[in-house]
Amino acid sequence: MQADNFEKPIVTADVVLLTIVDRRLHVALARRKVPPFEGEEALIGGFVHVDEDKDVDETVARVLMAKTGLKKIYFEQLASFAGRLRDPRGWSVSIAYMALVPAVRLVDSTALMLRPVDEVRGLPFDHSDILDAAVGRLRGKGAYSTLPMQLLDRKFTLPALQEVYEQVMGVNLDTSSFRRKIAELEVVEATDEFEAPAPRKRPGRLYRAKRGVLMFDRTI
Amino acid sequence: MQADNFEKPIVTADVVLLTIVDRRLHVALARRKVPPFEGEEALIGGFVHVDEDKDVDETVARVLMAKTGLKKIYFEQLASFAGRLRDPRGWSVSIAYMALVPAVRLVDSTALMLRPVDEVRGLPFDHSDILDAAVGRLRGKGAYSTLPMQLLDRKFTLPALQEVYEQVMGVNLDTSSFRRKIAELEVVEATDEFEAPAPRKRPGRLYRAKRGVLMFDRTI
DNA sequence: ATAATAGTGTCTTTTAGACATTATATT
DNA sequence: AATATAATGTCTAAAAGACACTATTAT
Repeated sequence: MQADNFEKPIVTADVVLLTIVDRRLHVALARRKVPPFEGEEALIGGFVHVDEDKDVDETVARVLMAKTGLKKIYFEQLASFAGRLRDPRGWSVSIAYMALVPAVRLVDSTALMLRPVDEVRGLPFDHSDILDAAVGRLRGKGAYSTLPMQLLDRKFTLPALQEVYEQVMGVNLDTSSFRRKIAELEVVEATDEFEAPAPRKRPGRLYRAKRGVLMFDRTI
Repeated sequence: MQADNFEKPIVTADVVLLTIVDRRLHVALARRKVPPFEGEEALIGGFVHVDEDKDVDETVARVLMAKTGLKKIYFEQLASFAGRLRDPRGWSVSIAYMALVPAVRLVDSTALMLRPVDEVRGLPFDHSDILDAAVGRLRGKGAYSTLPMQLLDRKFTLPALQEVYEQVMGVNLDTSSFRRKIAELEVVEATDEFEAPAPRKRPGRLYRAKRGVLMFDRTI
């Protein structure tokens, strides 16, 4: 039994790049320049280059760099989508990733279209399923982790943090309880800075995420 | 840009088949009959057959049938492990699955070796990483779901259920609290049967899992 | 002073943990 | 009756939710 005896599937990496714009979760789509589905908006992604990429994380980093110009975007593997019918070119494997980025970092990514996730319909391939999986992962894991902090800039106010959690979880949170939790979990540290002044508003203190993405054993 | 321009990786499905024997979590390993790592114990798995399998779930079902003789084993996708160095045959993708089965169903699987998960060392390829991922998933998700019920036979007593949760979570649970939770969550239904009599012991009532695997928003 | 949001304090309700007690089977 | 485990009840402690209140900034 040799590997060469088997016809090999096509292997791609597809990335669900999520961000928050105007208090709503958006996904970054790119118009396809080549068939199949040429001209349609789709998730960003590309073939695994076995000569160039030593693993799929390198494929993903390469894809993100090509589409956004950014290094060091947070991403994690979601799941793989594989089968005979999902790609007209033949039996294929898509190793799907979720990436999170604060919208401010995407200002120069003119090639990308940001679409509200709940308005996106009819993506090519099984990209709608992949998008659903990413949103599901963020909603599910978000409530138990600091994952949503990846959608905020490096420094942020607690009201901004609360709002991101509310967006991700789809519920309103009580300010007092939310702050109690954040304090107990010790996931942020206060800076001595405050947000930029706005008309008729008290500026909030700026905080910074402590370490990487942390998991809790309870909901926020 | 055509698919054919790229050299394609090898694609396999590897399955971490877990069960509980003597109150301890075990993994099913098979001795490899072909190179590489011929003669060593490894996770069960095999190549994706693009002509035969319409998706990877079919690959996994085929692998489980071949190694255990069983259909309808619970399994779920874990993650994919991919890269240039994990397989000496070249750039490869392993789509890893976790499967859970009650030990009683494995009585005839003579080709499989059941090893306690915390005693297994030095598996070939990156199978140790894959095993760790499966055990981590079971421990993590187990506390928030009915996943551990898949390790029990169709009918089971509440003390047996509690013990499986204790094994999976690695802690002792208070009987009263555990039963309160199970009752609140309404995840099992009582039968009118009782377990087989044992010396000097009151037999426990038999219960049955209600639907498939359910998630909670709290720990058991 | 007023508007607006940031941030805190306190009471209530819910949930979880500890642990004693009762129940029922076998020998 | 004795033993062993199944099953339940009750009290305490901790966590979460509701909501009023205070603080600080810009106008």
